[in-house]
Amino acid sequence: MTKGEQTKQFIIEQAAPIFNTKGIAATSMSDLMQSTKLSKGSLYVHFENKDILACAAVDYNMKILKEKVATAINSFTNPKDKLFAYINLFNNPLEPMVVGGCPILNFGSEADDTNETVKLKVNKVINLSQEIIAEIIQEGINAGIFKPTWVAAEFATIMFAMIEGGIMISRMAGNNSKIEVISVYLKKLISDQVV
Amino acid sequence: MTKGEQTKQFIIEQAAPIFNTKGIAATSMSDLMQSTKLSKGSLYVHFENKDILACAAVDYNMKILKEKVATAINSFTNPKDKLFAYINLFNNPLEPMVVGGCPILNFGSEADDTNETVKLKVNKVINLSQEIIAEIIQEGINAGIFKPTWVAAEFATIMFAMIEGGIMISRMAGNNSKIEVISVYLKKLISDQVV
Amino acid sequence: MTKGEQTKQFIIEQAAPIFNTKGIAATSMSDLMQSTKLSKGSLYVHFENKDILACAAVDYNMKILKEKVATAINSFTNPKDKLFAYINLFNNPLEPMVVGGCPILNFGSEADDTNETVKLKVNKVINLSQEIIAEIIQEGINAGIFKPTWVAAEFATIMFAMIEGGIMISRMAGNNSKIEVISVYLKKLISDQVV
Amino acid sequence: MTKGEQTKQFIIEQAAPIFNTKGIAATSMSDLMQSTKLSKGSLYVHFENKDILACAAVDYNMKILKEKVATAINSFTNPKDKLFAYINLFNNPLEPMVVGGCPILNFGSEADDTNETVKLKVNKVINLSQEIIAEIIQEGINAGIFKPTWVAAEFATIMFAMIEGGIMISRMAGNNSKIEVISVYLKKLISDQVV
DNA sequence: TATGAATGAGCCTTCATTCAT
DNA sequence: TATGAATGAAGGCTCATTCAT
Repeated sequence: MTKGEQTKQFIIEQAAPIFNTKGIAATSMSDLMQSTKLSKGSLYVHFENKDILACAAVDYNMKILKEKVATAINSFTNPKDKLFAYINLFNNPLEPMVVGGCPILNFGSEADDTNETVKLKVNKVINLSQEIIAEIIQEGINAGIFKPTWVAAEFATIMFAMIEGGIMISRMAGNNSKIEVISVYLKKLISDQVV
Repeated sequence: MTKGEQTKQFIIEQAAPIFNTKGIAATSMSDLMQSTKLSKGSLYVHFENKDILACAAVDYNMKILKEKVATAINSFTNPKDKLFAYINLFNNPLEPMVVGGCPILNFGSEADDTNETVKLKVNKVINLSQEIIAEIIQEGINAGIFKPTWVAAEFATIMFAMIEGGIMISRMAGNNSKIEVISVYLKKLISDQVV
Repeated sequence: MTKGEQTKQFIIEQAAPIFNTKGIAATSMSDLMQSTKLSKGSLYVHFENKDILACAAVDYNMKILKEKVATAINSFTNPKDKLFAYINLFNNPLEPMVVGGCPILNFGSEADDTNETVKLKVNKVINLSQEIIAEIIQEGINAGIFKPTWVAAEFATIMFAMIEGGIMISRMAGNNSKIEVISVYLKKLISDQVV
Repeated sequence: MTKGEQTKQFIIEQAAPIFNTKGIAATSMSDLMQSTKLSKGSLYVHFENKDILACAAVDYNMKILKEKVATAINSFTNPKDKLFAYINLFNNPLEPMVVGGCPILNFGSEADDTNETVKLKVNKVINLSQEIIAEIIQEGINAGIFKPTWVAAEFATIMFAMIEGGIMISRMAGNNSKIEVISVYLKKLISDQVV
């Protein structure tokens, strides 16, 4: 990795949590100067403009999210355990995996009416997330662990939506009581599908 | 209502959809000048600063949301119909009840780390929403329509989270397929609780 | 004239000589802040952007030029005297009528490849100038003062081009010797056409 | 020519038309990076700063101009033909000899109040141009081709000023009609001096 | 109550230039 | 010789806010 690539990566890593916390529009290049301790000009050496930097930061946040999910899931071999691990990852929205909270929720809400590029990125991760869940379920069905009648895609959507909604509710409330209710409920639904 | 109060109300009504669509930070006083066709000074006659105006707009958006929910629910007497009506309200996130999309989601995500006042307002509506759902369920149980074993508060949380998550997913996707899955699922859950 | 119109006019008057001296691109909004002693924001209250301000300044410089020409010409009744007066106006390019030098030359050269709007403005004044000269000649011919064989439009072009070229040469040289040669030559050509 | 000198020359040749078209102030080092495909540092290896590069570009543009003039003139032996050839060179300002238009006019106007070094360079070429014209006339007089009463220096000034003024007019108008009027007029003046 | 002129901090971005490699 | 990362001042412009009228 060249010096330039190192700096670029460094900027992304410093910028990612700020963008995820304050939002893209509310994050200024000056904020990033401060956090990177680089000059304004230097930021522009590595990124053509703020939007491109923001996109890189979005990607990075999503990458972290995906990695944490992958790591959590891959710690287990039993599909049920995998699903539980997934749920547990989102169990504490007040101290989230990704600094600033779930980037899907954060960037999704902001990009909704204003930033098509980011919206597409978010949508991709949403679909991927559901696919991951559905795949685990399908594996479980194939392995004879889950009931063959279980509709994987439908449950993936339900589980994913419920978690995202639950994160939002809990962050607003400032406590984890609601996400725990959801957590317990989802786990029960899953257990019910175990043969 | 004095002329001043009329103007104030007018400003709020014009500002509300803009704040809900663009976000608070991304909405400028100039945007509001344009939409109200009032002078900059006039805006400040009625609102001490942008934050106060934004709060009023948040309140107004929430008020509309609550009214639409109330109207929908009150169109029915049967608790099951009420719950179905509630779900149907959120069934088309691409053409939402409130211009700009669900204000709970929009303002919640933005306010999360930056605006405690708005966060509290959002949290109130979240709690209220769950209470409304729970109340309907409780009425149904009391009336012998729903099974007495149904845990009202738990389902209220699950239903509300699922809807909010579903809205987000569908808006990102640009189509309603996922919210429909959720809709159908919730209705089935409800039907299953009918005695 | 309202306060706003006064300020706007004031800005134009302060900006015009600066634009004409430094050029449009090389004149910064900060330069204008300094010369007007107004804030940056205030400049933008009255002009949407720098280009529009620059256009207003171009117009103002041209207006001054046209007024000085009109005043000089109208001081005389005899067509020959009018033409001589016109020539005399441009006789001292080192201390020009319009601060910064002939705006036709200045803005024309700069706008040439970069600013179509200004280019059109300059072209208009060029054409107007030639028309004015041609008209005076025609009047003289009609009055039997100039030879009827004199081709007004042709001489207007020649005279105007020679003066503009002469201004440029003299400003570069830092002295008026060359424009005087031109001046004398033009006056002789005119005198030769007197019946 | 060392590799360094080659690169330096290459930079000048690439920069010259850009400076002449956009102007010195409006040409950025980035523009030159793009056109030379060299790195920023490389430009500064060969030129201490932008001003020095700009001066070299001015010189180069002037050199081209002088060479084209010399070539055109040297194609003929008869002084009248030489003068006609000179005039013809400037006959199509919309597709000028030097990319960007007459560098005397371009750099002269810009340098006027801001760049003494360039101003001096321009003035030199102006004087040289007049000397060249005057010399041709003097040769013609000496050879008995032109009338001995013709004042060479005076005509040189007039001809040069008229051409420069004519170029400016025609470029602003976007057509060559005016420069043609001037062309015809000058050629007639010259023919009138032929014995 | 309503206006719009005025402000100055702050926005994103580009600039000419330097310097270690 | 050539590179490209780094700089910080300056560019045009928008912002929320104030205030005299």
